Amino acid sequence: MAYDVVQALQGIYGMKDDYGLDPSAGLVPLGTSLLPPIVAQAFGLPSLGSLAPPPQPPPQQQYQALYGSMVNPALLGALGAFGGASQYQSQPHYGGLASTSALGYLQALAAAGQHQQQQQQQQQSAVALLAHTAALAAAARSAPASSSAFSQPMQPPTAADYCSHPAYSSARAVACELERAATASATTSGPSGMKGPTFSNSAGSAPYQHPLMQNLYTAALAQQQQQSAYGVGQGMSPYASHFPGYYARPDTSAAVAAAAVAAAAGAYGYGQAPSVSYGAYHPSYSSGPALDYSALAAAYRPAMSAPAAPTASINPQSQSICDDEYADDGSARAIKRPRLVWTPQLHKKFESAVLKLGDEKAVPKNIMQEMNIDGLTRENVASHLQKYRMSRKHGRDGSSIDCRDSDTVTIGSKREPEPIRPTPILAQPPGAAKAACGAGASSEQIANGGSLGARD
DNA sequence: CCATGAATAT
DNA sequence: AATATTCATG
Repeated sequence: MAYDVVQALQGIYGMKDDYGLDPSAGLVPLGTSLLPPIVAQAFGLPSLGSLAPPPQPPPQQQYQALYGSMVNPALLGALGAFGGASQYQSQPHYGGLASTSALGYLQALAAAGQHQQQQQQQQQSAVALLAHTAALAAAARSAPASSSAFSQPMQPPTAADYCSHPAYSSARAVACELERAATASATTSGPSGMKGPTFSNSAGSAPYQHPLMQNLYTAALAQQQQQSAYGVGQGMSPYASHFPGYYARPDTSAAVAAAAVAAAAGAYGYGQAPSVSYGAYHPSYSSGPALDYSALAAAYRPAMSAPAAPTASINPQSQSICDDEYADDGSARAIKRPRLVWTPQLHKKFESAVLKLGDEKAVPKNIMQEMNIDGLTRENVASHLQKYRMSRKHGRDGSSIDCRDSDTVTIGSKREPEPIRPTPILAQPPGAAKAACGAGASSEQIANGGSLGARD
């Protein structure tokens, strides 16, 4: 059961109601430094930035553009508070966090922000301040040599920045810090009558993996970037379309943030390794750079001595972008495993393993061992086996399981049978550019003899 | 506690 | 639809 933040904070602030859909509501608590000057001006808020306001369209239009395309989708989308929210965004862990509570939380924060603007009352801005402070600290810590997205929020990054700017490698750190700060402050705001929020976490493992602040941050970052895009063109970041799947909102600037993170990851070499694979993981349901199978497999090995690069949680299923944080001992903490794609090659191996083992022994674990594919899990096999068996039951032989390459659309006679590729090609959405900044996946993977590294 | 497989979720 | 995750069961 989700903690009723609305009620609690209303109690504290005496907030009545109806900050609800005020477009400014979501903006305020995120820190005025993140406000586009236009918005700040429009609402009489202090504009802390130095970025010259873009040529001003008629006010109405401005709000329309800002709130229509930016604020609402970004914030509301990030909150997943409304019907249009992405189905992929919600995680089982979020289950108990009622959307009304999410919205209420925003409302409350908005209220706090407004109070803060009017009369610097510590208590009321505690959440925002704490979060901001923590964010700054985190940013400083993880990107000491350069400015972070937070420390210089008004600096419009260049295109190259999105790829190479260390700030984005710290994006998650910042977000995590935000997340932590928010939950922590929410938890410790007891004096004001707040009880510790019992945000539902079905796993019960990470009590303070509070998605809300993460989402807020994402929205904030998206705003910031959108705002930066003023000078670049349409007001849409050029990267928005590269990873349409991340938040399942291709048009949402929230995707930009994800793209930035993903780009940062790409810069570290993930997603472009040239090696052969029977199967492959792809980071998104709908799109994204191809992740090299073996690289991933390696990445999953906790003990690996690879650079502690942000193996960004470029996975939309990721419960929290903090998932890939590193524990004190340097070992990687739970990284969400990307979705496996059963390529024809992989399926072949699967099938031959099944046949070889025979009906009796063809159980997931055995099959997995027989296949001897690095990184392949029992769950992977079990799931595929389930489908395989179903497929058989319904008349067809298992080999008819349609494990085509994900960029192949084979319907009717429209197209010739796809040649079996030596390497799996991962989904490339129709409109998606190859990869942001050229660092992402390409289809240029090179066969190297056909065997995935034997595992172990 | 672990593996399995069906059911269910994403 | 494909794959992942959950859950009851052995």
